[in-house]
Amino acid sequence: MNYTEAKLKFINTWGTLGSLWGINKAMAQIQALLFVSTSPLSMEEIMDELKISRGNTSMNLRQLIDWGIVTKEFKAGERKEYFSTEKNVQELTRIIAKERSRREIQPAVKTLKEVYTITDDGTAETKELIKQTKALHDLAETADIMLNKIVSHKQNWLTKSIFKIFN
Amino acid sequence: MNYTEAKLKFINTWGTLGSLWGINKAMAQIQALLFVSTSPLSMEEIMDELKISRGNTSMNLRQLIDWGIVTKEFKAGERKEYFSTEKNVQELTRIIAKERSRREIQPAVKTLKEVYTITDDGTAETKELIKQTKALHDLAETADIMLNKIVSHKQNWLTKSIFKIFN
DNA sequence: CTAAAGTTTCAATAATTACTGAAACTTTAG
DNA sequence: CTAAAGTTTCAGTAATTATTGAAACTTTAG
Repeated sequence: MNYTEAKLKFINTWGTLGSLWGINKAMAQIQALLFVSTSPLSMEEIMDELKISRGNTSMNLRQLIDWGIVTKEFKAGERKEYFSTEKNVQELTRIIAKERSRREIQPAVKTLKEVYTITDDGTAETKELIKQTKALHDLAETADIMLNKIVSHKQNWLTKSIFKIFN
Repeated sequence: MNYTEAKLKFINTWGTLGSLWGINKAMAQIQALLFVSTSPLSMEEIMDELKISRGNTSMNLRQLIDWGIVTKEFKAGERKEYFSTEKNVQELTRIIAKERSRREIQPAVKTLKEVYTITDDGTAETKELIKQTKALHDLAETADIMLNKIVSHKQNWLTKSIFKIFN
């Protein structure tokens, strides 16, 4: 496998994986491309490499910027915008974990709470609903807190966590 | 909010969440329904409550069984099959985590390895590709091992992990 | 100011994914 | 064995989601 094939394989794998955990293919592919690029890329270069339209590129770049994964760069004396992604994998994971927590886990926790705090009318069905949704709520909340703690230290959270868990 | 509303809200939230992390809506809803039900349900009952077709119910139930989340039950003297889900949230999480590791993380790790082990032709581009995909590979592999370790103890893995990480 | 370069928006359309329903199949009671 | 009860399959269709491309908009050099 040569460079071009390997790069393509990486971008495609990342694209597929992305859609598995809720970000779309193009968005994941753009991120992958920037992740292995030696310098920031312009919109033209991205469109060209990934064979996607200008509109698609623009929208997905904006989402990536929203997530805090990609940043705009300006080259001296150039009008065009260039884009680059966070290159440190741990920092990248931190950003993604925080965003997912905020966008998905926390709203779910909130809804679960609304469900399990309904008034108990004494029937077995209601009792079961309350019991089970409360269990799920507590798990989700704890997992979320755990995730945030693990990931909230900018440096070496991974090594630290592993050390603690494995001993 | 009364019982019926709360139950519906739970099923819908779970359905939406499910699609966010890669299982489809109907599948997540069936699981949710069984999760708060006081007894195993027949296919008819599931179809009826969720207003989905027989075919859809059958296929998604099978997937849930494949995942090991749902089991068939037989009632004495009855021909019909009844279905129930794992009711313990920690056990449920364990099963899901294991399946996701096996189906998604491990194949991704494998592909990343194929990419970062290409022969280094000495160019900056190749070096960057190797460096970055190796970093991602190592992170994914470590995270996967970590997840499996955390979750591989049937009892109280959550409490134990929290204890270790928070101190 | 204008023109050129660049970016964003969004309605139309393509691609993907999920769902239905009826037919085929399987199992079991009699 | 047959008929009834139940389950599965899958081609067709519906619903959803992603993508295009052209027009509108923004910015800046001159």
